[in-house]
Amino acid sequence: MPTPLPRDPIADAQRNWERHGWGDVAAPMAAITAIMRTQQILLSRIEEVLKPLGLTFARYEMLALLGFARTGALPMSKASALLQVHPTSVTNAVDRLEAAGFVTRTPHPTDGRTTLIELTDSGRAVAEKATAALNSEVFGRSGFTGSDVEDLIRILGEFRREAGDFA
Amino acid sequence: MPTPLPRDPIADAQRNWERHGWGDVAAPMAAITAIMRTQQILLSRIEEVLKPLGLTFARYEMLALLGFARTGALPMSKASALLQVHPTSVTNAVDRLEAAGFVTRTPHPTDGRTTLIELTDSGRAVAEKATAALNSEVFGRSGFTGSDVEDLIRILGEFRREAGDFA
DNA sequence: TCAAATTCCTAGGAAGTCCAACTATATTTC
DNA sequence: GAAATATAGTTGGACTTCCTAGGAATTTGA
Repeated sequence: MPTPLPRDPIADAQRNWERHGWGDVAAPMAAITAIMRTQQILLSRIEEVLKPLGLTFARYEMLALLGFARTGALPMSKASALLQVHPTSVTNAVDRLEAAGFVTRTPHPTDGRTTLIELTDSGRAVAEKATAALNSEVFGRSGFTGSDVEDLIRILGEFRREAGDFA
Repeated sequence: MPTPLPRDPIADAQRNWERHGWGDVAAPMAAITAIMRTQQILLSRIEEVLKPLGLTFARYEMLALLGFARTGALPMSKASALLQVHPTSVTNAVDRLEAAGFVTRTPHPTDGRTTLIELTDSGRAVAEKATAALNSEVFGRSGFTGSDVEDLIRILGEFRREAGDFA
């Protein structure tokens, strides 16, 4: 954990933007930069909690998604769509989860193009452990107040809808 | 741009969390996941704008920081602290900017440990072009309303302070 | 004054992102 | 029914992140 800076670097950047005549967009710039930095902090906390379980956030999300699937299995293309990552990111995550014994790949019974990812017993167990750890260490002490969380859900939900994430 | 999903996957995940008895942390989980996804969308937009200039966001931030420095130069350790990235990330970015002719590395006049990064004329020119493009294509059409931006700055500023980013 | 501790930066590596291109399979169109 | 088009997933690669470890230089403390 590095030493706190004496001043907020993003507030400083916002002032620099204003000073250079870009006042109109200084506040959105600061908001966007703050989102970048907040994501970085949260990801770091999440990875720290998952590391002892041999997981990363990308791998954990895959396991969690499979855990909620009724059959414990999904086509890789479906996982890509729901996790909103590129198919090659799914290939990467599944390669490592398969190597760790947490998932298996099986061919689709009727569609030769499609590979199903299926949770194994040890995958299900580690996903449950990871969820418990994240619930208590990260989500349960998020650093946001109740009304902050509501605001974030509202603001970022509308943003994601406008960005075409969902109908 | 993939096809919009029929429903918000993060709202679905929140309902799954509630259904599994983790209702207390479902909303913070959704807010955090929304931050992750929003960052991904914004980063993708930024990279798309910067790509024609031969820049990435990491490289651009370095150039912008140098642009605001009074002398157009900074020690690498200072850049690491202000950009809030690991020193090895600064090494990586500076390697590429140096190869592109946008910065130069010079030894510190009095401290043998320290390397100064200095903006070149072409680095300054590309940074100005990039800032103009980001201002009009990303920050000027951020996808957030004015009051959203204020809320984000407030909420994420407090979060970053509590996380120890600044005093 | 010198040893210990700290700072600065790099190298090698792991991880995950997406891009471009490819192969295999399925669907659509004529 | 065959060609064209679309879908699914992979491969190789570029990029950026941080981790660990190490070397060089500076600062600190006894």
